[in-house]
Amino acid sequence: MEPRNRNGRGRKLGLSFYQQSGEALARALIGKVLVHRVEGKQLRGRIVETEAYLGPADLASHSSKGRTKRTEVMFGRAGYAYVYFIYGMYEMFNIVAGMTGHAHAVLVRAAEPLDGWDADLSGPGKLATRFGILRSDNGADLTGDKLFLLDRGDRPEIGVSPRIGIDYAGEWVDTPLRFFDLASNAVSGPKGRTRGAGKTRS
DNA sequence: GCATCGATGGTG
DNA sequence: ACCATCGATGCA
Repeated sequence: MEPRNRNGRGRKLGLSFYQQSGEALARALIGKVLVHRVEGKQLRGRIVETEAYLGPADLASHSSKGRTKRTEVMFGRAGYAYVYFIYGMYEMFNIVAGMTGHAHAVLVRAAEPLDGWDADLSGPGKLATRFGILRSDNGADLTGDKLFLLDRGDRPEIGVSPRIGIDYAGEWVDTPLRFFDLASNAVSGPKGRTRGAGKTRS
């Protein structure tokens, strides 16, 4: 018989999945499927790149600036979305991880579109925009049925590197908290294969 | 292919 | 003033 929540396309992940450290969750997210139901449609993508942010001690984390209106959701229970606006243009989609109060979170940086969806999801700004994830989704509950994750049983081979774009983070700049699917060509940045349409010829 | 730069507005 | 980014531009 089918497990409950079996969708034919994977099993929906529940609260306990999110209640692991940011580092463990960031690694576990590679290969999972992000689903966003909006306006009668369903957008789905397979996550291939993430970064962990480990709370106030982590100088790269927004939570290191303290508990503010912006960072409040990170200090709450795991499994909520932390969505923030940056560079005057982009939304960033994160998932709150770990124990309540620890303010761990995982930035979802890249995914492969599914179901024939033709979209470039290689980069956190592009991913959030194309998934239709907005600041108004800050605090959304991923154990709900609008924005959530599926486990298909994928076991991708995972690469690790320092995080991108955090040169201000002191001793944390080189900490290897970025995770990615070694076999995916949708990974952004270093180690990723942003391979174009194959124009290697002259 | 790689380095540099400007857009654009919330945040502390 | 800075920023968990991106696309355009210039040059090789």
